[in-house]
Amino acid sequence: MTIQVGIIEDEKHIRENLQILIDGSEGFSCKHLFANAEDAINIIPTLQLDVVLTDIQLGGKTGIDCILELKDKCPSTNFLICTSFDDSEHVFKALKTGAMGYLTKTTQPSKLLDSIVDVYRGGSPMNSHIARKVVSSFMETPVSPNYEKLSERERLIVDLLSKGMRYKEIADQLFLSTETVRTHIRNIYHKLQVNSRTEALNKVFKK
Amino acid sequence: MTIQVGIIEDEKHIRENLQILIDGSEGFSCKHLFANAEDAINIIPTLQLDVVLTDIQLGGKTGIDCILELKDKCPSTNFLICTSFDDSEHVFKALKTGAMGYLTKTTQPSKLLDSIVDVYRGGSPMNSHIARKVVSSFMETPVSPNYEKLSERERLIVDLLSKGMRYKEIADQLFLSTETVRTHIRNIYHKLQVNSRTEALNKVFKK
DNA sequence: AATGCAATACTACTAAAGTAGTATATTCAG
DNA sequence: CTGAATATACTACTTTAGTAGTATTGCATT
Repeated sequence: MTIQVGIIEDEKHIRENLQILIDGSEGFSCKHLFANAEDAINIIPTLQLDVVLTDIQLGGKTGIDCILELKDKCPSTNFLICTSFDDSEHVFKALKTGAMGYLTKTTQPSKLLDSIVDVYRGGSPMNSHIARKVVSSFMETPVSPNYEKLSERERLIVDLLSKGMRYKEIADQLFLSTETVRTHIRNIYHKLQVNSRTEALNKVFKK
Repeated sequence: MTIQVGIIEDEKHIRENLQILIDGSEGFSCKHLFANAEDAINIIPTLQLDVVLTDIQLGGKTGIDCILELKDKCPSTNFLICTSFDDSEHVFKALKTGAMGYLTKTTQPSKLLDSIVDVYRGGSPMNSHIARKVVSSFMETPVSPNYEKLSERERLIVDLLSKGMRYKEIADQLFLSTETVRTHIRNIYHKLQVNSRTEALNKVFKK
């Protein structure tokens, strides 16, 4: 049984070296290379690939775009992100989009092949820092320590801020003057060390 | 700097062997052992532990119950699940509750110590099958149809808006004039039928 | 009793966001 | 080839948000 592998990678020598490694290894076949997202998106649905390695930064569209467009069309294909550096923000986004794991280009050949087998067999190879981000994000997010810093009234106001309400609307809902709302928000921003609504919400609700 | 480790484990010899291994290793200190969930829940909040290893099946309450009760009281403590077999359903649940990683009791001593250091440094040690379950479960966050409505450029700008950046900052980052950013945002708001940043972000990113 | 935090509220100001109309070049599908 | 969508950019204006200083009341802890 041979694992059918595809590669999406804009740099020619990396692409070809990967092919030589993978296609030359027992149990793997790698005949389909793509230098850009557009080609990959057009052709991959016509293939029955088991695993596709993709870079994130390509010429135009990104590897994440590829996954987004391909994951529904190729439900049995596993996408593995293959980045040059530890771009954890993008990797995280890619996993959210549908990638099943990731590896870096500096990964040892044997480890790389292991990862391909791993994802093929239903695993998600990734380093533990990425894993932590993933775990943290899917965890029933209790409450950020920042939320704890706020008083009861302030938390209430933050909740209303998060709905996009204007100061006037918040004031009306809580039977306060707009100026009081303004004062509360000033205090909230000070406690959180921010100076805009969006920053405050990010601090309180994100991770 | 020494990593302070605690152990919750009902089987005496496993508990003590773990202690001998950990406490006897350079850079680790392990003085607090608990044979059941109740003791752990009472005493751990009074300690400043960096990492707590816990079994899932204990006498009465489970290790998951421990994590549930302790995670808020001990925000700086990392919980590591330590199971005898690959009980992936429970492990998964534990991660959802607040565990930061897991290892099995058959793990090699050196690997076990590595995992403790790993979780202490912000990683999430786990095998790739558990990782897959985690990734798959948090992936079920499909991009909202509203995001699809936006052009590539507009999505980029929405991403920057979500970070709380000002128009001027967005303009600088994208090498645009502030007025162009303003126009894009006007168009975004029109497409989404909103009239503020927070409303737009809610439409695009919430569920 | 005194200190401090929480909640309320005001004036006054500046900065940023949002609204509106318009324009031009490019690209892409029909 | 044309029309629609996209990306760029301007003027002009209004509204909302954010900053700063201050003050009063009540409640809780020291």
